[in-house]
Amino acid sequence: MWKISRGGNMPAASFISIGDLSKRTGVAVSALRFYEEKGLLHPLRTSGNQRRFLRSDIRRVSFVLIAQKLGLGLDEIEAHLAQLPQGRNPTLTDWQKISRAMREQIDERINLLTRTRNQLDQCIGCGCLSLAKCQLYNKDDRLGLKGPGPRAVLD
Amino acid sequence: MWKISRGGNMPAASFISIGDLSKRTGVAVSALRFYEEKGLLHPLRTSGNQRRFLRSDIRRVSFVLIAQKLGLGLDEIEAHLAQLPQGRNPTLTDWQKISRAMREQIDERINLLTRTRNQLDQCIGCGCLSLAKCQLYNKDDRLGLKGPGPRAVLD
DNA sequence: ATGCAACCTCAAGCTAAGTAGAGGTCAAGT
DNA sequence: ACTTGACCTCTACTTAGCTTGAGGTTGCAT
Repeated sequence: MWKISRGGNMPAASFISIGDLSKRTGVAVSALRFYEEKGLLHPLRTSGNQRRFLRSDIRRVSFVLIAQKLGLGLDEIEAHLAQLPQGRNPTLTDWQKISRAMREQIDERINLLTRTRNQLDQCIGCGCLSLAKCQLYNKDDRLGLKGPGPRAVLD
Repeated sequence: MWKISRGGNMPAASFISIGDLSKRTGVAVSALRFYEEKGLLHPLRTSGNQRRFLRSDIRRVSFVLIAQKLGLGLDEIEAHLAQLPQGRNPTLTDWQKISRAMREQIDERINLLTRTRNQLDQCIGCGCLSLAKCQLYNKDDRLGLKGPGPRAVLD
């Protein structure tokens, strides 16, 4: 664990405080601390224990926001971010790699949603809506959406 | 508040217990009680305070399950169910009406998801991923998915 | 050198969608 | 009449993704 000292050997502009990161990303300070706790961010510390983020963490947080919009949970997002190189700053290519992987996930999600919607159409048509027979009652057809749903049925 | 008496004037077969409703729908008894609390179900009570559901509640619960699969929250589902007629048993037409309304919601959702995915593609291409300028950073483009996200940004 | 905004940790609270259990009552078959 | 499983309410706990507040420290500008 190395600390950043005031006036240390790194250019000061490379590091930003949690407040600055918050302003840059629009994410609340408390949320950024929470993200660190969840392993999405790995800030350094000053000798006085204050967090210091890299500029590239702005992009990291941006990615989190986008991924959330696409319906991913923080766990999944962390898994994606873990693909980024450890030591060096991520390059465009690095970002493209993980974004492509995510695209597949989101495509799957859209597909499942579309399929379920189409089945709903069928069910309206036949008027059944009685899950016992209906195709909609398919345990494996879980949407990756958040809805926990009744555990007994859907898990 | 009228109670159902044992051997009352209604055909016994019209009413089902919470356990039966649970078996018919696959939804846990505790979840059904929870749904009542949330206003999704409105069972009558026996003189001994036990819940008695209508047979049509089976369909009602089925609808809840389907809507959940499509990513709707219980609040939204309740709003849809409120469209059903109060006194009489809902007809096929009634169900079709609210299902069509729901289809629109879900279509919107799929669209938004698709758009966001496409924008992600763009952002990868340009390498920006810096929400300040990026189209992805659009407060109005909320996916109706569960992800609460950082309130400060998305609300 | 001092003031004060910004930072720190830790604990508690919130919403959604339930589950689990304690302690007590009901109803239906023998 | 009795037994026993199904039912009742109420409280507490769960996960995700945070926010709020208390109480204390840091660091930058004057």
